[in-house]
Amino acid sequence: MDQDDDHKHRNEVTLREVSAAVGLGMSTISRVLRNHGSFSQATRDRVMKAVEELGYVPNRIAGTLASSGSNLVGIVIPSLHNIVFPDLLSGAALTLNPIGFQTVIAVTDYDLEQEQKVIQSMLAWRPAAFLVAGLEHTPRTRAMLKNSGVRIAELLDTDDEGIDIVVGFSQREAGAVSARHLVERGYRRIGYVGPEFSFDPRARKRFEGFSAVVAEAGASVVETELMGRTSSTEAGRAALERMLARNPDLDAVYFSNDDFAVGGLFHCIANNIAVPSQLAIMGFNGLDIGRFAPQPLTTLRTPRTEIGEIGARMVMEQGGAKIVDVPFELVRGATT
Amino acid sequence: MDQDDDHKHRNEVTLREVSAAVGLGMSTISRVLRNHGSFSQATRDRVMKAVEELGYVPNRIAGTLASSGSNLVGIVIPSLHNIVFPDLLSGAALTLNPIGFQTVIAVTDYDLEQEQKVIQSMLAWRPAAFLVAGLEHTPRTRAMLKNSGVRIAELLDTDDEGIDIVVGFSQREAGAVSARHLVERGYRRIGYVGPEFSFDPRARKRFEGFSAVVAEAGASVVETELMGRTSSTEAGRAALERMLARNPDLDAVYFSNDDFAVGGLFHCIANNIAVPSQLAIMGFNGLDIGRFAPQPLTTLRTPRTEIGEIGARMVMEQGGAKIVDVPFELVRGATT
DNA sequence: CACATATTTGGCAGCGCTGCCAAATATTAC
DNA sequence: GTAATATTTGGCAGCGCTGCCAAATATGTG
Repeated sequence: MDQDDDHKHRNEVTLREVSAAVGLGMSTISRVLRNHGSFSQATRDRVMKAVEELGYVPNRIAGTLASSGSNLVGIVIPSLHNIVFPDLLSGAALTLNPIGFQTVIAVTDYDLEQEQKVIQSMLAWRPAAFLVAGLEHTPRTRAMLKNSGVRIAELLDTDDEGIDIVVGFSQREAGAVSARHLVERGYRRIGYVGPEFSFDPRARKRFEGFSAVVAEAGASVVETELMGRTSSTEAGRAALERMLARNPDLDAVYFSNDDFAVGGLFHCIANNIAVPSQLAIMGFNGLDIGRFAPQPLTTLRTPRTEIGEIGARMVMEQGGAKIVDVPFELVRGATT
Repeated sequence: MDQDDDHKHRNEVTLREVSAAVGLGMSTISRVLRNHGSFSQATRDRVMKAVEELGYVPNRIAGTLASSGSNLVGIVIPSLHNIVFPDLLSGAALTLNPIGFQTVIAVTDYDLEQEQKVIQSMLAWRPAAFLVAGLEHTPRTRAMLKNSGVRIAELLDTDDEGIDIVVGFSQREAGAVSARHLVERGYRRIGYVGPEFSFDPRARKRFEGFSAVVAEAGASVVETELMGRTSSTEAGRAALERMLARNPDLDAVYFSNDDFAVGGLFHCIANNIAVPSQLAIMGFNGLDIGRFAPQPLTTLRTPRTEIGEIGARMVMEQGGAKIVDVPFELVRGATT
């Protein structure tokens, strides 16, 4: 099987060679392989046999160029270290793979310039569609995306204007709901722990919604700790410790996500701070780790996988621009 | 800019149109864009200006077909819900992106048939290289990979034969080291909690190494709990509870990963089981969550990101097949 | 059996780009 | 000034496949 290749490059088996082996035209082979158009059963069998024997692997690069229309879907997320994004990916892949699409994933590291770069290079592969986390982009990114003509869904956040499809929930409202919960349960001196606003706009929006409600209720966000980008247990634990050192009077702390919150909870457990009687803790996202902590964490369960699924489904459909709100849910644990 | 398109498909701007706009040949434009070959500064400026104005986005599908050699690297992992794999991805992306490669990611859900399917369809895009988690594949997968001629690195596990490059550590040895630690500290009635062996061969190998050492030492693995594929806190917590109900005499439990182990630790905290005096707990992976738990978890820190980095680097290099051992490290916490 | 109709097959152009080489132009030497 | 060299540019074939349409073959009808 190797003796006849004075080919250009590799020993790549091409359609032409399958065609020669079977003694049928290339178009026929192509039709059989794509199960498209008509051919006899006998032909199909002969072709399949030859394909098997030669180890032919269709070249989709050539196929896509000839037919225009790839089976690639670009997915752009800021990080893989926050469970939110793998969940998003899973949902999208779950929807896309069965219908024959492949996901090309790029990570921006919460950097809009980087996002622009990766989107540009993904665009060069003419993906069938785009899924992007968040609504914040550089003007140039927005323009490229709009001009590309591919369907695009922006995920997770419905608080601002989108380019085409938007699937998510209101981050402001999520913050507000959290605040209402704490205020209703009587907490008044509230701390906040989250990532630097500059690179996580969704956390910022949640905080805005949160602090607005807290202020309305006559309570106040007494302390804030803003940290680097890792949503880690360590950061949450350390932040709470610092915060309590500065202000031991706090009666509740709202963490921007469950990883931070669990870190906070760990600090309390390790230091015999009674939760919630001495200090209440609230998280965000509804992770497993919080649900099965010694005391289940009060948090907001966010529909991450579902958002990925819906985004993927919508991006494959016809129809005009749309906004889909996928509701989150308050999960009352034992920490508030 | 839209009036002149009686093109075939879309209003895609092509090289030809840039060429027409600038009044230079297509090859010249192409050279400028790829910064390859020679051209004057004046030409470059004119070309760049036109590219900008027309919003030209090179079509890499055509480019790759013409030149053979894509900038796509296929990465195949079993899951995104075990932090191990996002870490692997990050490491690989970190190495690959700066040198102009894009990662195409597929998830197999721990299913070798599925793996075969995704690898086949990735191969259709003629990736420059492949990174695959694990050494276990169907014979057909192995054959496809071998015949494809692309460089492939198998990651995480060095206990068996690889196809080309292998980067990781010995899972058996990791299990053995863990066992030695427990045995040396005097634990004798040991439980094991992990995923079903059928779909996580690495966990199986660790268990083999573990139980061999335990047996040698005259101690024994008294109880085992094997669970579904999610490496969740919940599963670990529930498994420990069941195990202790059956056998309250255990003095240590080895968990196949830190998520399970943290679940176990939570069970102990919630039920006032003193760790490690009453029950020792050991995990695997060295996650943040274990390190900053109320009691830091004893575990093995695995070099996941590094494995991704090295795998990516090696796959881009020349040279024959290789095996690279990236060492893990025992982290003594306060739970043993 | 001739004819109309359905099914199966082959040929060819072209998707948008790059590699190769020759042509045109600029630069330098004498 | 001309010849020799260096630099910049253009033309053309072709990467491997698909879409279109015409040709060949099979099937059905009276």
